[in-house]
Amino acid sequence: MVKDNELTKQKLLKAALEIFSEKGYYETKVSDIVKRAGVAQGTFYLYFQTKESIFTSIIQSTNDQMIEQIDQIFAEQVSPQMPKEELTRRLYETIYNCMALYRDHRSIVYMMRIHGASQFAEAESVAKACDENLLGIIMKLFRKFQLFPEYDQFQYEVAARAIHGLLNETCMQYVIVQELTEEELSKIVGVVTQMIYNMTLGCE
Amino acid sequence: MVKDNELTKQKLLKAALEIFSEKGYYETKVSDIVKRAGVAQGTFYLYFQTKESIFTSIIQSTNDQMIEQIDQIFAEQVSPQMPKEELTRRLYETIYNCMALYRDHRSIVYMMRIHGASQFAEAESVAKACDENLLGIIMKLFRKFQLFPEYDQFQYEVAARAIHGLLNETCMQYVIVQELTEEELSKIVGVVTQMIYNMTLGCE
Amino acid sequence: MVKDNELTKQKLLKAALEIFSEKGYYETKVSDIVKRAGVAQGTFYLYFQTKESIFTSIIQSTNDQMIEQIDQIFAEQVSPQMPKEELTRRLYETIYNCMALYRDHRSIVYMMRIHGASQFAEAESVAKACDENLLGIIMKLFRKFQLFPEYDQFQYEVAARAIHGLLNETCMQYVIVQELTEEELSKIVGVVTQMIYNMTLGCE
Amino acid sequence: MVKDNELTKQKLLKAALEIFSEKGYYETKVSDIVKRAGVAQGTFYLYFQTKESIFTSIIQSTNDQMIEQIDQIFAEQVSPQMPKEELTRRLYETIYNCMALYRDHRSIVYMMRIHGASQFAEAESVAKACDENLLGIIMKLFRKFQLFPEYDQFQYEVAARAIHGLLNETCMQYVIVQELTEEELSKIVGVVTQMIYNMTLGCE
DNA sequence: TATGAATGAGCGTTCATTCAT
DNA sequence: GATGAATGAACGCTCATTCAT
Repeated sequence: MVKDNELTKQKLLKAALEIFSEKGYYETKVSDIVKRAGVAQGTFYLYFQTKESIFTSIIQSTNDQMIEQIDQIFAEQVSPQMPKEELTRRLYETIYNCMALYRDHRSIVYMMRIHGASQFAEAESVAKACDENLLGIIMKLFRKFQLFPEYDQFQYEVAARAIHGLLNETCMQYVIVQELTEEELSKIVGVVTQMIYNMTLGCE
Repeated sequence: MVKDNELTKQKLLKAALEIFSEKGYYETKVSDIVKRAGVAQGTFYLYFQTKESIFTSIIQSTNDQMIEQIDQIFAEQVSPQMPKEELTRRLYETIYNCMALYRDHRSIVYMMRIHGASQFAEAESVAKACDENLLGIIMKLFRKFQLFPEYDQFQYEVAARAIHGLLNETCMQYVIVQELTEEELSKIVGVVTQMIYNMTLGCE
Repeated sequence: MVKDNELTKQKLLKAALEIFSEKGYYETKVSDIVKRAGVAQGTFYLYFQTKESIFTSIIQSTNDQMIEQIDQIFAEQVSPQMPKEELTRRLYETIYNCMALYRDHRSIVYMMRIHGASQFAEAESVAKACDENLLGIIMKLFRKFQLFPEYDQFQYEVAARAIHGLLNETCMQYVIVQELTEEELSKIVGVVTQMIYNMTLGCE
Repeated sequence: MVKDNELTKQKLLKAALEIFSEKGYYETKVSDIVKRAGVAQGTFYLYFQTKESIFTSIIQSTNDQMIEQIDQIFAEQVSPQMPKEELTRRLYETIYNCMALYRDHRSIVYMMRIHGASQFAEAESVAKACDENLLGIIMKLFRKFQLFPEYDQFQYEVAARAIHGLLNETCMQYVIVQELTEEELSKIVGVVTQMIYNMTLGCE
């Protein structure tokens, strides 16, 4: 049911994603993309208006998917009444799933975060949307668990962002930049879980 | 006592830093830089061999300075025997000083981290050097305080990186991206200090 | 049967040859070439990697042709046993054919010898290859006719080069620099033949 | 009695000659010249209006000297009545002196002939003036010795140019391009003398 | 739909020349 | 006279985009 031209478009998107990931936006030439996709130079412009548009199109669509999947990962209900072991287990699972998700989109995340971010306003805002979404989820959990009741809205945000940064950097360094085994991933998630637990639930 | 040509070089560096920060490496044209510096196109090449070289020269030299200053900030001795209040105070001060340092180099850090990173291998490695230095310092403190004694080397590294990420992201988001008042900065440092304290010393 | 792009390439080669001949390598701008060829600036780089490469490509290919044709001109067998009239006739014909060949490649030879030589190592070596080829042919004839039997190898070479210089300069001055009638060419070849005959066969 | 500024001018001329010889006109930068001369960039323009003008000035003045010296070399009277041995000896000496003269101006001749010729009209005309002078001398000798009495003016010229080419190429190849010992030079002059003798006096 | 030759604006860089000191 | 920092026109080359086929 995939139309012939859909196939060509997919070839272009795949090639573009690969090369953008390898070399970044500016060092990627449209000619590189079409060469790897195996189509003619002109064909590119049947499917994308500009070089910029294929770039934003890639990160846009991936981002939408990832936001959705992250929402699903966090959708599982947790409540302050749960025993700590249960909460820890769920925290672990959630973080694991998140990191696995990033791992599965390694090259696109790499492109978006490492090469793409802030090369255009648009690219930046896409990455930001993803961050803000995750940040919102974290803050909601803060409120649900009434952590740091003395904090005002701004302090809440800072705290949430601290967790986000913690997650983000470990994810980038260990999950995005290299190929990981399951075992390694588990180990990383273990440490990260403990850190986040300590930061939040594990202290009076 | 500044020679005339040093002045021109400084004008170029200043202009370049500003425009690189605003637009990133690729969108910055040499012609933009010289225009803002108020010199002729050719003058640029009296002081810098290429456009790339002014870029790396800026981040290189700033980075060296910052690494040195961070080392100084952390040089103050702390020991596990100190009372917790003293440790907390020092932790707070250290983080404050770090963030203030970054704030004072706002635009250059912005350029390096947001625009520069991974546009060239060299730019990337410079930023990395800075991160690794801080990471090393954190790990040394981990050992000194015998935190997480059950961790192996890799887990130590992950934990240190978690702290680094926490610091880094809050710093980027609040200190680099915008102009902050002292009050706001204090508030942020307060939250971050507490988070790190919780993660490390504040739990059994 | 000539593909469209071959045609463009030919237009560029023709224009380049003309302008290089007129102004030399350095005074010829790529923009001159494309203007005369009636194509856009970028089109040039579809067919040639650099300005230098079109230059060497022109002289290289012409040179190869000319070496081959000179070899053919001299291929006809002559022997010391032939009567002097026959030898003289053949000498005349050979020289005539050589000069006619150069005349037919006038502008390219001009470019190569007058403008091109020693502007690059490569251009120089191409011209040299042609000279050395001719020199080798002359020396072979020396040996066949056992001229100057008292000469050693070096003296042979000098003598051959003397003949080559004689031929070369008359050729350059009369054949390359101007448009010649058949009659003028015959007259020149007549004199040159006699000179060479005198130098070699015509003396005890 | 050499004024201070004359010295500077000489340093510039010497440096320019050297570098022009090594790299040719276009590859020589004014900055190269002043660097080797050990003066400042601006100083150059106190002594020469343009880069082109130092070039033509060098070849002009050297050429004038060489023309004069060649005239002197050929000034010695020869006449058809002299015995052949005497004539041969004088021919030998004349050619020897000529080649030695060129040898002594090796680098300047190299620059003029190999790099300079025909990069500008002016440079070309200087070299030509030298050639034409020698050509005129040769033709005068032709007439004096009534060689080839059946030749018309044009044929005379061709014959003279043939000799000139013979001399010129051997001179360029052996004398200009490399450093020669006296012995080698003698050997070359020996062959060339014989060739020219054969071409002219040595045949009925 | 697909091609790929053609386009041309725009970039980084060079270097002969000028001029304030 | 001497300096050398400053100039700016001009070049070679790139590459996103167009368009006739």
